[in-house]
Amino acid sequence: MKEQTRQLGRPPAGRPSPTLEDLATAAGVSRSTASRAINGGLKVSPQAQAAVDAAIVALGYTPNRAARSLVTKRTASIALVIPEPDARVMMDPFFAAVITGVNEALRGTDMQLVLLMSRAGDDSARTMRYLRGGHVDGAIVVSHHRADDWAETLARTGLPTVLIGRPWDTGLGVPFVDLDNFEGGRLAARHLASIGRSNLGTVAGPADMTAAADRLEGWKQGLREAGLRPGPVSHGDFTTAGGADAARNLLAEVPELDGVFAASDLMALGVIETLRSLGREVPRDVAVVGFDNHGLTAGNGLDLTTVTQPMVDMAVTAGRLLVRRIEDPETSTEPVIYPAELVVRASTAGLPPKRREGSS
Amino acid sequence: MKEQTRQLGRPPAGRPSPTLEDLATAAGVSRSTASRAINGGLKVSPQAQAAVDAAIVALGYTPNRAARSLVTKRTASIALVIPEPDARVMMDPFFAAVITGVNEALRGTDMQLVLLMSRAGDDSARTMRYLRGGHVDGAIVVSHHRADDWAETLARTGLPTVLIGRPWDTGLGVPFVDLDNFEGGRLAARHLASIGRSNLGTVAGPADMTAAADRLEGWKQGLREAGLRPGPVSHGDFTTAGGADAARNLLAEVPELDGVFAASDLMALGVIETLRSLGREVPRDVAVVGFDNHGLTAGNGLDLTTVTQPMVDMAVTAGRLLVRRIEDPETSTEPVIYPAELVVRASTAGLPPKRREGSS
DNA sequence: GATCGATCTGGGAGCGCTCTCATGTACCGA
DNA sequence: TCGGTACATGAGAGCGCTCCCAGATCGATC
Repeated sequence: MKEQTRQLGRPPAGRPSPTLEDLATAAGVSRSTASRAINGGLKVSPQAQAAVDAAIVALGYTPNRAARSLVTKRTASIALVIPEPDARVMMDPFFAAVITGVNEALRGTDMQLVLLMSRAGDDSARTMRYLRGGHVDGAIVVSHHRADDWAETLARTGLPTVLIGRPWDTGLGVPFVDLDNFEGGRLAARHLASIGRSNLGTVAGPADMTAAADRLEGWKQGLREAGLRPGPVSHGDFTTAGGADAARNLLAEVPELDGVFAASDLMALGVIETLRSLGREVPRDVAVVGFDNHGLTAGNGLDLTTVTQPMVDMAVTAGRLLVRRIEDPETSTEPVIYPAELVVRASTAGLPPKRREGSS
Repeated sequence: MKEQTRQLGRPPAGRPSPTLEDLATAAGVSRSTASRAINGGLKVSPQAQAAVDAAIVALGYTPNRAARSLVTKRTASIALVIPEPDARVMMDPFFAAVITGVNEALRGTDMQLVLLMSRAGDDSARTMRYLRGGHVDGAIVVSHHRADDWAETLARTGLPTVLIGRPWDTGLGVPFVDLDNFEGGRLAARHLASIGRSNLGTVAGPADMTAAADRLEGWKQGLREAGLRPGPVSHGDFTTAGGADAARNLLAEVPELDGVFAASDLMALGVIETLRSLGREVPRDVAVVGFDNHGLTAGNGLDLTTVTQPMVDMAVTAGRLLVRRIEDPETSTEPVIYPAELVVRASTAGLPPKRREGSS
């Protein structure tokens, strides 16, 4: 109770850093000129510029961001919103890639990355308040369960926003960066069909995520095109354990399974684990295709055929797009869709299948 | 060139958010009273408090951080400095855990996490300038290469700092959180000895990192205590590929190798990969102990014996410690060392070794 | 030689907040 | 009734910066 009024804490100890006033005095110019010199030097004489530059070095001057942003209304920072429980962030290289990519996009800018990990419920309200509070100039939001309404809410606040991954509602004018997940699923189906597999099943992602839904739709389409029957679908949660469980479901439904498409590499890992533990060999008995192409399967003694998802590149693009939209809100809101590509490796090595069936 | 003077960008569009003045007017009190009500309500009458609270909700008021921090000299944000090339961050769950943990520690605070990933050279100067510029209230620095002098430099600036991982120079008065790496290495050695292995080698981490050095020293000490000869040491870079290469070196030096301690789980994975590709079975021919205990080895069909490193907990502790030090710079700078524990799993299953040798 | 840009400069206001200080109000005991 | 002591309040200054605007300087032009 007694500390209540001190909740903002005491100011830091050390000696105060030089102000613009100090800088101007040291350079022998006015505060205004010093300010101009710092911010790009338009209408500043070469001598004044040089004097200011020298003084900056001499004093070790750094502009006070708070003061600057108080008047410019800009904070020189953007938020990366990761609306997932933390445990998931830990294990999924996807988020690491996103962080890396966004950071990379900010290189050369003076922008900083503020990380907002927001869990369920109340926490997300807090996050939302922070975003609306003008504490950042823009936001990149990752992921999109059907339930969360980030896209919609942010669209209304007018805060420049870029999504990574297609939102359920694309009519909000919020640009997004995504992979062609549909095509990825389709490629997986066609590939498995092309190596002669016909009893195919898929471990899809959570049904409330667009990426998962798109991959599944593409998969079905691919099967249709190859003249194969739809086959069983089991949903996992993108984790290894989830994949392992889902694989058991598939086998229960179709014991003669000879090909599986898992909507993430992690789930593919789980699938392989289950298959092996049940005595099926990969790829001889069952061929497996994953999704993501992060190198995690290296230690597995089996290279995984997978659909590439250039996560870092996508995040870089999202970051750059956001910066552009902050500078110029009129920038196009066209989504950026990366093409999906299949990387064929050992887990679908072209061994002849046990028996052939109608490739139509 | 023409845009030079506009580098700060234009102010955001939308309607301006309510100010404290607006809030005070709406609540029928003065700005001062409104401010007090917001900051803990000491010396504010219940009526005034209630009026302000209501107005906050009604207006959707959020304090302007810039204005606040301009006067308080506090920014309500801390930096997490990760001085590693980004590629490494991507693959190593260690950093994901750190981010998660620090974030967790900030929960309940109004502090935000600013992520500073700084690469070699010039970039680290920029980062340093940012940290000294008073843009954050404190910093958590992950790292520990001998070359970087973060600890020293930051200690001099007076910015509250907490390190994750012991720095080479512990005499700077900068607190750190670390695992008892020495004991971890020692436990690995004693365990391998205890299951009867005697031709032991280790894949150590980079020689310029304290964690790697400590684990190696502990390992040597453990071997001495078990009456075993030192055995070969090969250095890896904490990655799977590095572990795989290092394992080849060990085998070249000691073909009869029957136990390996790898200083990270990722390297242990590489070691196992190499061993298997050369026809050695794990654990029958060679027992393998890892370090970190992150669940990545699950998909491997082999559970890894490893030394636990509660990374998330450690990061939480570091975060809390930093917050405490920001609030009260007099807080103890005692390091926090987590005990190392060995988790025995299948990769060192107690099969009888091929032949016994002096367990002294 | 006077006029007109074009270029550069400094004064000053004000961003939204916190915090000091002086003042106002209520209630105690004398 | 009066001084004293709490507590509650509002006025005002000022944090460090940007940016508007008015003034100064300098050629070039009429």
